[in-house]
Amino acid sequence: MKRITMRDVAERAGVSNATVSHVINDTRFVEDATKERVREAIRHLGYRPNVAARSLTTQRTRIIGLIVSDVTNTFFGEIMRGIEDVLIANGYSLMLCNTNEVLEREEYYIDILLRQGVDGIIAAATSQNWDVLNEAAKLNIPIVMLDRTFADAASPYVGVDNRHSAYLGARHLIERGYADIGILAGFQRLSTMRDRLAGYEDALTAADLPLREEWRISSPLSIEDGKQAMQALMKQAERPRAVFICNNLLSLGALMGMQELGLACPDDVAIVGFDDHPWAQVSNPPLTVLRQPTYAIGETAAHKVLKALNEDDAVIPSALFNCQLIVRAST
Amino acid sequence: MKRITMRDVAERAGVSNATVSHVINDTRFVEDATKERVREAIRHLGYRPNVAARSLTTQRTRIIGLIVSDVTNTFFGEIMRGIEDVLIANGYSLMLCNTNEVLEREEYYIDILLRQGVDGIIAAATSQNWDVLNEAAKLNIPIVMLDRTFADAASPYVGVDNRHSAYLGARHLIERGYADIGILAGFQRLSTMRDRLAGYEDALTAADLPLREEWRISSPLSIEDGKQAMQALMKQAERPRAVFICNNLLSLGALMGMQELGLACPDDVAIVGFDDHPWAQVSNPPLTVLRQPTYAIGETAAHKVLKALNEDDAVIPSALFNCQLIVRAST
DNA sequence: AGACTTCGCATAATCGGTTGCGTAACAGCT
DNA sequence: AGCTGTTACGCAACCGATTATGCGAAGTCT
Repeated sequence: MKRITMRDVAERAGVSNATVSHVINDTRFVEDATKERVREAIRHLGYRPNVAARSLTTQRTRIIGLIVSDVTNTFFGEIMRGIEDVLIANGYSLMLCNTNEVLEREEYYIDILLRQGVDGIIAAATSQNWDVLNEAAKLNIPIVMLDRTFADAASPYVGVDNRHSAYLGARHLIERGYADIGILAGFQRLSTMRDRLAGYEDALTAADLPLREEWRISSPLSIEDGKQAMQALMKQAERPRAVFICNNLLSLGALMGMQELGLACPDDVAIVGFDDHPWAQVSNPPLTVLRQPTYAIGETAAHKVLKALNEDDAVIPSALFNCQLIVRAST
Repeated sequence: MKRITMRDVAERAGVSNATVSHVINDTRFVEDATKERVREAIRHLGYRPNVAARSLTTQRTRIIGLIVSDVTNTFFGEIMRGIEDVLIANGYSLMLCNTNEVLEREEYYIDILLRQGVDGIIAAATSQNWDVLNEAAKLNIPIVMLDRTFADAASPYVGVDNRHSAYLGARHLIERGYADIGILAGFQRLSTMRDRLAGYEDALTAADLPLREEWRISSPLSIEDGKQAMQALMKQAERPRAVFICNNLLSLGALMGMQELGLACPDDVAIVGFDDHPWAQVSNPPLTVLRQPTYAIGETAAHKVLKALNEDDAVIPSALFNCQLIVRAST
């Protein structure tokens, strides 16, 4: 089955290649009658422009690369939905790259995206410095940092104000009367996690509570790690009466860990988690959490790449959202 | 900043364009010394092949389109991970399309994917017949039906044996001693849901239990719908003592609905859900579920498109997986 | 009426690769 | 030396679109 090209359309409409192109893209005046003949030919032949050919000359692909660290996390799912809705409304497509928080995979994907010739990149990066993303930046490809960033990042960040949000979460525990507060601090490689730890420390310090190092546990971001970390906390001779947990997977793991040890929440230990999750409402107990406006974060990130694309040398500012504290039974 | 092309590499290596191409693709013999010169030039210039140009001549893009109905569902997240791992290992990329179960969006995306020139499509389709996907099939683009299919589907299906799995789930309730068993049957537009309903009916019939129509509630697949449906069931004068729930979002909603009504599970009503979820272990109560081998489903789906791509006119059979019944406290 | 505009469209170069065809250079053989 | 075969690679057409340039016909003006 021969593929239908622009030339076929042109022939049937009795015009030149150029005219067909101009009708499709509305890039110069074409008489109504001619236009209609072209449109008829397109419909009749079922012509579909070849994106590869187009982007070869225009040097633009209308594809945005999205790098996330965990596709299975609903958190990123909701963000993706926001991104996608905006992109689709603007005629862009999404190339999905899931790194599982593995640096080599991120490097690999950056390379792929650049070969693909993506117009922009939205990245929840695993890398902690500019090295990897710089490859893209050197080619003038706009980048938006999603959910995390790092010190020398030359791109706007879109996400929540982690430090302040964590502060609110920890303060909530303090207001509830807890004084012995530990923290599952997650991956300290990530800016996100460092900021949350800082916010927690801010709150304790402001309340004149001591920061006990043995009550601060770092770990990768997985359910199993959350479980281990929580149990490590709980098995200490002197254990905290409340724990601030920096990520939804860790929260889930922590809950499992407590149940396994036969500890009740909040009677034995109270919990505040970061990131809301639909299931957090029906867990035992329902979790008090800091909810991020995920969909809006996604939308905003998408808008920012598009803006960078449409207004060259526009300076794109970062966008800091606030978390909402949702109080449930765990505190 | 001028983009670096193959010609730049050729020049620096003192060879022709063709030779560079052949070195890169290993498509004909090139002397070791020459090869090395070309490689050095590539490295030194930081050359990256332009995918658009390549696919223009080869007529292949090494991109697979993935259509899912809900990116926020961990179920699809895990499948994506499986798909992606296989594709990446074979040098393919993923173009993600999320339809939110909206038919127009699916049509739109199919069109986009065809313009993009994807080599294959993996689809958890919203459409119930061949109309939409046929556009792709006419162009000889291999398609794999993910999670669901329909009667006239001309493509292999990859997913679980829904009818048998549902049968196992319902039988489990019967074995636990429940006789009054209702069902949240989900979207009956989807083959998946129809099959699960059939399996449930098989089990009741085999046990000589009556099928009570008022205990079968269909709805879209969302948390809110699950809640509404469950409450509708519970508010009936004569209500079931156990409910088989055909999807994880519905299960979650059902749980919420019960809690709102002050009903205890399993004391008032027992529940078996379809699809496992990490949080289902810590919900109140932990849920008995049928777990699908999501990652394997994803891997298999990817393997099947690739196989169809590499061996033209190979007949690709469907793959039916089994669910695992995970018994927890809800039954 | 002749010159000058304006209108509406065609021609052809170009993007950056792939690949069928062709050939220079050299070795081996008689 | 002359012929043939092989080795290693170059030439140039082509993929399917975009777009700068140019041109004939119709319209306008003096």
